Amino acid sequence: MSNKKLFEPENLREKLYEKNYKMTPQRKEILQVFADDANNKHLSAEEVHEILQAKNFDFGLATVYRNVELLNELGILSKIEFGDGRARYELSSTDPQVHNHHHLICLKCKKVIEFEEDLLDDLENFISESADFKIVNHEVKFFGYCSECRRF
Amino acid sequence: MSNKKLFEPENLREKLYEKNYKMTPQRKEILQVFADDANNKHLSAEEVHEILQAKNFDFGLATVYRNVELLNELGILSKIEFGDGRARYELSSTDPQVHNHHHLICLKCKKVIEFEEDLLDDLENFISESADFKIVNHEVKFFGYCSECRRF
DNA sequence: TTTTTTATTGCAAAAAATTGACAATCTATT
DNA sequence: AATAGATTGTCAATTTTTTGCAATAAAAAA
Repeated sequence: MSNKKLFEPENLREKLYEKNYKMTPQRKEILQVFADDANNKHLSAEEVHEILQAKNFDFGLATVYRNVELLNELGILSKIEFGDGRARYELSSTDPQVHNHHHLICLKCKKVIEFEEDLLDDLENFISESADFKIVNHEVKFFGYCSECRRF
Repeated sequence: MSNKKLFEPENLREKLYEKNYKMTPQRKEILQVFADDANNKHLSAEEVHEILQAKNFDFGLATVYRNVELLNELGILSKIEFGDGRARYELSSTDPQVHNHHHLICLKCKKVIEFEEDLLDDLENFISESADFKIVNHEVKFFGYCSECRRF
């Protein structure tokens, strides 16, 4: 159903090159963690660091912090905050036409559900015109109660 | 144009009472800071504390932290995070039918513009059904470029 | 009003997340 | 191989937020 194209790690080098950044093993492996994360968890810098440790890549934590932030600036990752006190990141879609999916956050069990359909085009067009604001991306969270937490 | 009803400080006592919380001068004055903030800034706990200091209310910072979080849980304030590393709060609308407005965040000058129209009903209905998720509120951020930053 | 119960505050210390300084090292280019 | 410049690791420093606890205040009960 949803076939959003994600960033291909092979393209990292050129993407870095464009902005005069250098390719390093650290950057490669950090991105790889996200590419390998099939369940598309929303990883914090610390979690990325732990995963790297488990893969025997002993990079400094500060390096991870610096690079997830860099990848966010390059548009390769998207930073999201769910209110749990730590910034989280996920692979963002490469296609500028395809915006990020939405997040449904259960107020009871704190579960985060992804919702792939976008469906914000009309609203975006309306905002662009009436507020004279050129929209590049969005971040949408819906707070509520998931099916499990509602049955009782 | 937008006449969203905001929480009336007079109703604080009963709202607290419902959940067995007590009315205190600290709570009253913290809420008053938001009610007085005509420009609807998005205040962090620390900023609320500073404003209180300036008004000669010498409350502990931890008390402010505890209470903005409480007011958020009571639905009186809404917590928002703009990615600047601190949680922010604003008065939320009392009417459960009226959801929070949207925020347009300029990627260049970092300005945050409020956009009052909601217009998410269709999307919310669609999500409620297809994801079986009961939506209570939402938080929507649009990233892009404001008119000023686009002229050049 | 006084007593009792229970929640709340203030303080200071702790925790947690993130950033910064800087020498050593690596990358890409010449 | 040499060079210029970016990046890394380490670890200290910051920044934001939370916690423990005794003293205090608010609401309920007497």
